[in-house]
Amino acid sequence: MLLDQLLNPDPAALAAFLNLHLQGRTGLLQVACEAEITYHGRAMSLAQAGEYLLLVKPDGSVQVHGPRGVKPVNWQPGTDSLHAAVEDGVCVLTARRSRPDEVLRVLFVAPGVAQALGVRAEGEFLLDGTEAQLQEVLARAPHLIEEGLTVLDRELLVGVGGIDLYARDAAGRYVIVELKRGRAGQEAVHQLGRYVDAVRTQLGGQVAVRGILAAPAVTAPARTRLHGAGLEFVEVRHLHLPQDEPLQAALFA
Amino acid sequence: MLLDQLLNPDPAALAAFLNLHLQGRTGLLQVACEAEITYHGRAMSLAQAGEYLLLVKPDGSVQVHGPRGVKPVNWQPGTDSLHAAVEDGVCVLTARRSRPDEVLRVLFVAPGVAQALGVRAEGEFLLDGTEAQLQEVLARAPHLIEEGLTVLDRELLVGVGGIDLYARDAAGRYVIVELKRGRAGQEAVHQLGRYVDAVRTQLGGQVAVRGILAAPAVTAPARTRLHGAGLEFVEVRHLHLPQDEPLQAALFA
DNA sequence: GGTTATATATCGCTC
DNA sequence: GAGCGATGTATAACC
Repeated sequence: MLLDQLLNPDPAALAAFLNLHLQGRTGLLQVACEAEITYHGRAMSLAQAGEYLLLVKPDGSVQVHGPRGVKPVNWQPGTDSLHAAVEDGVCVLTARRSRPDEVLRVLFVAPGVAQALGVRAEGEFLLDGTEAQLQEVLARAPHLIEEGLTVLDRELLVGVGGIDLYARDAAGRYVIVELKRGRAGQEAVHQLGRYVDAVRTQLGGQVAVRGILAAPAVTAPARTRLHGAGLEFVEVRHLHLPQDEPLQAALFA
Repeated sequence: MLLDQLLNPDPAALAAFLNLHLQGRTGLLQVACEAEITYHGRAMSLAQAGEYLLLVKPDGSVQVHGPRGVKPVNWQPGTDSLHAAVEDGVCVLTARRSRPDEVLRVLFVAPGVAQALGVRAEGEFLLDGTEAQLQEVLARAPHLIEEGLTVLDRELLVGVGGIDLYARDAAGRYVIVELKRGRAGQEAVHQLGRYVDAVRTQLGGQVAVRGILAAPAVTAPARTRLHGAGLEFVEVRHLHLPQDEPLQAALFA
């Protein structure tokens, strides 16, 4: 798992080590040491000298972690060019990207530890409880939203943006359903309102159009706003979320 | 920098190593090996056996990285309880969290390498080009948006959220300004429309209220929607983004 | 604690 | 390539 390791290297040795393993793309490349990081692109940042962990993945993504939080201090999702060099006696890693145009530079100001780790084989990843799954369940069982509901379409494109579920109720009125996998806020209410407006405009004033926000919960301000706009809320739950249920059974159900 | 290292440990040794350094909170703790990860909480997931890098920070945050992308395969922002144990002959790290209630479990299915890294001292972090900075600049120099504009308030709360800039134009009309640090899409248009509606409702029908979306750029569909709703777009640029300008001068300007 | 808004969001999908 | 929306978003700010 530990393919190669370099302890307290001088700048030239570190640059050589980095370039060697950046070429190979054999696995994860990391350096833990005192560093200074600059970023130029969508914004501009400077992380002053401190202790950081640099992580470079085989896909060319770069991230620099400090001692706190899930989010890296600096990062680069995918790099077009990635190389190390000694500049003014300091080893510098430069990560460039074209779209958008941005540059991340890591200056290794003190020796630390550099390693190449054999992390390559990715396992299958299964996720349950997404909005897409909720949509599929409700499309097949629309009575969970309301009795007599008939689903006409899913992800219906209206102007710009897609309506999660487009349906008709027992009385023949059109129903726009906006789904949220978690507690819905005012943004969801507005999204629903926008779709309802769009459909009303397209259908003309003759046809009645209802708007339903379907989610496990809704914030109090959102509910107020929802009712004020003549829209409705329906509580829907994910089916497989109870923790006591065996994971495999739930994931493969 | 490399405080402690364990190569190809058996489950008991790995569990002991993890618990020792989880107590100490001395720096970053990491394990690179074949693992299987389960998550139960806001959703439910299973990362099947593969090669991963586990990273635990002194603040108790946990992340598991695969060979691709900036985003971890699994993570836990802050943990209330964190401990390792041998279960059925396998070392398992369990990371719990109360709000929201979720559990991350990492099963180390094959020996690898465990390390404690001395990453503790965080450097100062400076960021330029945020929306907050743009707001400050425009609040002081509203003529960059429009001649004759007078800013009345910033981050004005109007029930449905906060208005970035609340102003009055040369003709005495109220102006709602929504800022975006990057290219604005339809979501920004909706946000602006929401605020304009709220202010019009509060002020009554007597007073004219304008809505301006101020951003470096706007997507074509968003611009169409904007004009359709009687709202306006004004191009504003960040001042310090040119890359040729020295970083320090820009950051400390 | 609850809610809202930002982010160098990242990521994946569709047009 | 551009735009749009979901994300176990994370994270900070404000009520």
